[in-house]
Amino acid sequence: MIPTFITRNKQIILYGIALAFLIILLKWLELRFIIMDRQMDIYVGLIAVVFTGLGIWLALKLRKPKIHTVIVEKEVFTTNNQDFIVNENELRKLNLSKRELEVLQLMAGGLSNQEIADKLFVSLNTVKTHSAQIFEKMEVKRRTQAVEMAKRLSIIP
Amino acid sequence: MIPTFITRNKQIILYGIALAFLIILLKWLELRFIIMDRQMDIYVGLIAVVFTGLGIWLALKLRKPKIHTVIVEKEVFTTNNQDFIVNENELRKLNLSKRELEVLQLMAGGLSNQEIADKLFVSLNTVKTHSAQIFEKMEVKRRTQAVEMAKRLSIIP
DNA sequence: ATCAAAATCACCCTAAAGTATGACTTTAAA
DNA sequence: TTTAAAGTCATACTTTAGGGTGATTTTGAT
Repeated sequence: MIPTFITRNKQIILYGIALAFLIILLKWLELRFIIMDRQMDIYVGLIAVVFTGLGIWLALKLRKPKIHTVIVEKEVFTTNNQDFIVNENELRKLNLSKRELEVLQLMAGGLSNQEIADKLFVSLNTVKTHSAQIFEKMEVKRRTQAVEMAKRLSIIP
Repeated sequence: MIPTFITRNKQIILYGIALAFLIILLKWLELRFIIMDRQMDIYVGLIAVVFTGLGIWLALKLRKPKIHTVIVEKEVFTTNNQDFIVNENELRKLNLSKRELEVLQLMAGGLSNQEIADKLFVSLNTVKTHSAQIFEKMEVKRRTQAVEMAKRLSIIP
């Protein structure tokens, strides 16, 4: 990221200027007070304090902020769940064949066995066989139960 | 928070110890090299570097991390949509009686007419009469269609 | 008190759904 | 290529669902 780079460079430039200014300040102080043995402690202490402050400022300015990301999961309830996602896991568990799933989907649409047969271009008996297989695999007794279960398991919308 | 307090105090104590150690180091250096005007710069520079480092370390240790809260909207697929809201509007339109709605709800649960009759303590014929009324009012032919429609209209979960 | 709607139940009949079994073909995998 | 699963269809039978009609009782509103 280019803006981040510029920002960081600016900081370094600022630090350089500050450092230069501090050196000048030190030289000035050196000339002002004739440094004696006794005054040495105060001078060194001052330098220590100033540079500690500089270090703190530096660290605060240059360091990338520690971003402690708190992810808050917010539940979004979709009233009209048009973007229905099939629960592939449950679907696999049921072990329904392609044709059986088709029949189940049409069942859920409220179609009769005859209507399903017409739609799939097969005989009524075939649909009955499929539905019998579906009920066995889903461990239900009626088509209404099969549909109810399929919806609950998110196999059909 | 008490642990946070202790932690912060520990840091201050450590800083104090470090500071004391540095002062001792400075005194030792002071005695070691007879500080001359020329050596002064080096000495001061060393102090500046050390205390800048100390300041940086201090800031890094003591500063509270910036907490960046990211709210992520996550779609939650509730298998048991307990917070189901009945579409009173559609329900009124259908003009179903109390009993008819009960039968419809049990139908949606995949129950047979006989099972519904047992659950409501009425005869099978009564359930048939009710269901016939339901189909007429909903303008459907089968119970599967009635259930499908009722779910679509948010009359039942 | 009256009246209509709701709720109850019965009988008969048909349609649809579901069960059981067997057989044949197609398809995909070992 | 063999083999199992899937898909197809049929026949016979049982169960459940649904349609039509009529009747009685309960309930709530005017």
